[in-house]
Amino acid sequence: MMGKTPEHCRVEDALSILVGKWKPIILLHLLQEGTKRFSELKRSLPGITQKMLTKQLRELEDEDIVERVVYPQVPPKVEYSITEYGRSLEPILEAMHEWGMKHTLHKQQKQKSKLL
Amino acid sequence: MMGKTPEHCRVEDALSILVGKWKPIILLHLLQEGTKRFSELKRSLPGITQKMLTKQLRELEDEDIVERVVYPQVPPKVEYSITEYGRSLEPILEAMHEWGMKHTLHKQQKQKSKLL
DNA sequence: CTCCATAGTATCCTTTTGTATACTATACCA
DNA sequence: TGGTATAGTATACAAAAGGATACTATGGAG
Repeated sequence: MMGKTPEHCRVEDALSILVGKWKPIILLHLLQEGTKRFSELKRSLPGITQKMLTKQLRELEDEDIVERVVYPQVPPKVEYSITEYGRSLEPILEAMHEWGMKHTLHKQQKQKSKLL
Repeated sequence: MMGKTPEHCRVEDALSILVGKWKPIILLHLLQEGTKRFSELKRSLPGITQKMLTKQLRELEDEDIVERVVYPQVPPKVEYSITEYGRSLEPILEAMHEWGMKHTLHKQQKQKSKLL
């Protein structure tokens, strides 16, 4: 039961790092495929704009969740990867994914029972 | 490692139910204190407007996370509580709260090391 | 000399989220 | 007769998030 009163709730801290149309999927890619270049990530995320990808990565970097390494060459090369600290989010992502799958089923069953 | 490819990611399902300036704290109150009236909830959430509280509760109701019971009397009485299904979110909230507390420490330490 | 690739910025616009404020119905109480 | 309490709705507005598009620098290939 959270063990604390709602006043001490720190749920928002985790939430604020995970929300956004692109953050979970960015994290998943980096978790599963390790280090990736900016352009590789962009190709993995159909529909994302450069601006959005840059913004999300900067925010994750500011929170020490991803690491950014710049290679001083032309054309530019920048690599992104999950930090050790960022990996600590993995159980949460896993739990949310599990729940999400059950929720999909739950909604389907609700739809079905409506039709009867 | 999630066991699935990013294309099958269902993290957003859980995320979309939890996000919003007020949802986590509303859920926490209902989880810890059981059934509550609309006005009790409102008093527990300083700063929330009626419109927002109504909206958040409607959305949670639509997802079967909270139950709404109307007593046909004047002045009106409406009670809200977590559903059995809604309780399945508790481990996620718990995990996020735990992580959030660690993150608070992490940020403090980062601040300190900057000052040296 | 021109074009390509990379990893961005800058600017403007639309959509979503959240806030502020006023309004409603009606039984009860003084 | 007027005020209070409850659980809302309606309207207007402000702020945040997200999207579309154009622009930048520069070494190397042709």
